Amino acid sequence: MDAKRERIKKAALEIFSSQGYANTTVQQIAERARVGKGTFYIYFATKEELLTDLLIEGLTNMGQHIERKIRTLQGSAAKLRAIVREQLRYFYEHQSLCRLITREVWGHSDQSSSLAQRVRSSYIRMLQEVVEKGIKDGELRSLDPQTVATALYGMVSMVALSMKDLPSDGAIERAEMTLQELLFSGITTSRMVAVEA
Amino acid sequence: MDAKRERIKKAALEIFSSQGYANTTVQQIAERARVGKGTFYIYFATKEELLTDLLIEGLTNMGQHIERKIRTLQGSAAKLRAIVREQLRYFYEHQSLCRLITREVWGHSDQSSSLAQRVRSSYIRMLQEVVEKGIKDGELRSLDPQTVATALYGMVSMVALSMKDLPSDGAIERAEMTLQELLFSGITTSRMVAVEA
Amino acid sequence: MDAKRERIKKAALEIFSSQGYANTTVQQIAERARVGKGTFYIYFATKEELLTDLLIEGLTNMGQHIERKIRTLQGSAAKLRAIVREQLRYFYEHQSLCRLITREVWGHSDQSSSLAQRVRSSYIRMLQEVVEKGIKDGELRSLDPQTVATALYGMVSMVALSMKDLPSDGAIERAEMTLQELLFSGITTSRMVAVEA
Amino acid sequence: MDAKRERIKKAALEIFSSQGYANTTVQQIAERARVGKGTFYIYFATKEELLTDLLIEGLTNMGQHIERKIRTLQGSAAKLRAIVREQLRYFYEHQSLCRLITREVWGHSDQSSSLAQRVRSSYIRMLQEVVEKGIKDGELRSLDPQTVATALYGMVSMVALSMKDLPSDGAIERAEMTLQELLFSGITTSRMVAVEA
DNA sequence: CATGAATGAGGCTTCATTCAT
DNA sequence: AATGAATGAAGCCTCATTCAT
Repeated sequence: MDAKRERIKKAALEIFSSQGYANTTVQQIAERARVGKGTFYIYFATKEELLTDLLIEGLTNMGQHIERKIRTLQGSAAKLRAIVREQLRYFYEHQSLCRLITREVWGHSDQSSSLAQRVRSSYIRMLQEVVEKGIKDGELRSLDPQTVATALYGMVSMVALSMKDLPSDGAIERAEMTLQELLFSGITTSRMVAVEA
Repeated sequence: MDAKRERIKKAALEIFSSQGYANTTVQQIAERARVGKGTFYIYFATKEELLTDLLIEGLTNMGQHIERKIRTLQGSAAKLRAIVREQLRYFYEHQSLCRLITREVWGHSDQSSSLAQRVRSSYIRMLQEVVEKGIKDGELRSLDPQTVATALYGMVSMVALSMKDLPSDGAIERAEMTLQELLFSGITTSRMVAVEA
Repeated sequence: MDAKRERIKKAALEIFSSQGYANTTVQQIAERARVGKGTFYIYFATKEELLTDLLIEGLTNMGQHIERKIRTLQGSAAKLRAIVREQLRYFYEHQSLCRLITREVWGHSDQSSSLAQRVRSSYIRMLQEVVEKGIKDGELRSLDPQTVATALYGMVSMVALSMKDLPSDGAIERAEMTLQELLFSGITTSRMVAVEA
Repeated sequence: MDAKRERIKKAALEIFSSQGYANTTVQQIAERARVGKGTFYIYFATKEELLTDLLIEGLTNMGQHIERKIRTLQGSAAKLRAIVREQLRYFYEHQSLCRLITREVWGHSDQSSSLAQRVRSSYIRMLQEVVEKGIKDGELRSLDPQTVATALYGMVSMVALSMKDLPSDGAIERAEMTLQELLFSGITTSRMVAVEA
């Protein structure tokens, strides 16, 4: 049964996200996955390999999910709008993953985590390319694409993370609308203020 | 000498931020602070207390710093503008702190870390109040204040964290301008698109 | 197929001798013997039983081999001479076995290894008997038979073990001659020196 | 107190020699040395380092002890005689060390144990040099020095190891005399047999 | 017979914390 | 106040052995 590998990953993601990777023991993971401790090591060489697996697979999945969604859309603005929508929902539904990435990818400057760097930038780069295209086409304002991409990622993920505090009905919809408005039209009532500043 | 307490905190912040709290040993902290391992426990009851101290003090300091800056400013938009500017610079100059907060505050759902919740929300609440005031005064658009505050926090801190990748001269200034434009005027060239969406 | 049992024993002997019994895993043995790990346990109840088997069979084989060689010889001196010759060659050609015996039989004082004692002494006793006969017949000098037997065993096996360092051609022949000379005539040029000492 | 380091070494040597290095746990060593398990790692980086330490120190000590004894003696034969005497007594009184060396130095062909090789040969080389000198001076017969040295080492240590079986009074004296006779005059009553072979 | 996935006891090592100096 | 030697709980990982296929 290869279902065991998946059981372990699921269990690990949940515990990692609530206690942090370093505070989670292999024992705990194994228990939650209902396998023996030794079984863990049949499927993963080390605890860290499991983490790596989760991070890469998680971000890759979201990336693919989103790319499918935006492929058919016309215009960079429409694509960005979809990205906000989908990333928010994805992270909302996979809060554990989102928290894990925040902790282990953004919360590290460890040189050994060059993996983290690669994982992180692979997704950011996609955002960046959409922004660049939009600027070239005159659809988006001429702002630094990398900064915009990072900011977009940051606002969406932090909002997704803070949503467990308000699990009220329709909360995601409202959060999404707020983010869309914010990102596309800015926060001020009078645009002139910003433009001429 | 109470300078020792500060030496320990400084050392700890640096190591925590690069290796993570859980991977840092008291030994390492003591060595970097040039004190004995036993001395550590004169100033801090446990390793975790030190973490708590750093988080609270860090966010409190930034909060106070920023509040001083915006106290005299007129108008919520101006205040927000200053917040973006100051938070970005603060986190840029205290990347270690920013990374620590990202890891240990946002990357946790641990119930034991209710502290994290409090710390986090104390700062977010301040942002939120500025936004609420701005909306009431008609200066800002009527968006959900908590979401806006969280998004603002998220975009600024992630951008600050990613800036070590580009330490080129004037990078902060450009990043700040991009964030200001983004936040205040939105990303699209034609405002109508967003407004009427 | 009972060839599998032999394959396992051969594989085990090789690995045991190079890594030691305790550092060898059943997995490694099974792989080298090209059988499944479970198959191992069809032929041997435990890893230790395999060790016991190898030791007993190894020494028994050598004992039988040597007894065949000396049975027809006349005189204890001639028999001893043949023993030196054959044990040296046997251990040289079965260095793995020799190393295993050295490690696991001589290198132990474990009470549980009373087996080791038995195995060891069964071979030594044969030597001892030859020596005793030689003394009684006046062919050999009147020295303590057990000490002589042990010394003979020790010098031959250590020399055999150290020969992998010099795999040059004709090395065994030279080593054998040296041992024979040493054992039969002693090391000094003038016999009187020793006798009268 | 540095007495702890010595306590640990003493305890380890005893247990290693009776159960073998690989079957001995750090826990057992610590208990016997009456220190905490963690304390062990203050004095030794790993369990293997302790083994290395014991082997090197043990052989070095014996080497120095013996060199002191033979330095003032005149003639290679007299020196060899002293070597037999002292090595036998040393190994008899430090059976644990002798067994450890037999197991871990002679019982290995592990390439990683190049240390073992070095340790082993450092002592053997000394023997060899005495033999070479004796041959050059015409005091000893012209036999291969390395083989003679190895054989000498082997016969003495195996006899020392087997002496626990006969702890009767005066046993060492008798064993020593037997070895001396054997080594210096050979085993046969009639020398001619060997000489003319 | 043959296999290898599964298991858990147990080993090595680390580290937060204590305490005698 | 300052130190670092001492400790044992706890974690990661290995491996002999079992058992369902």
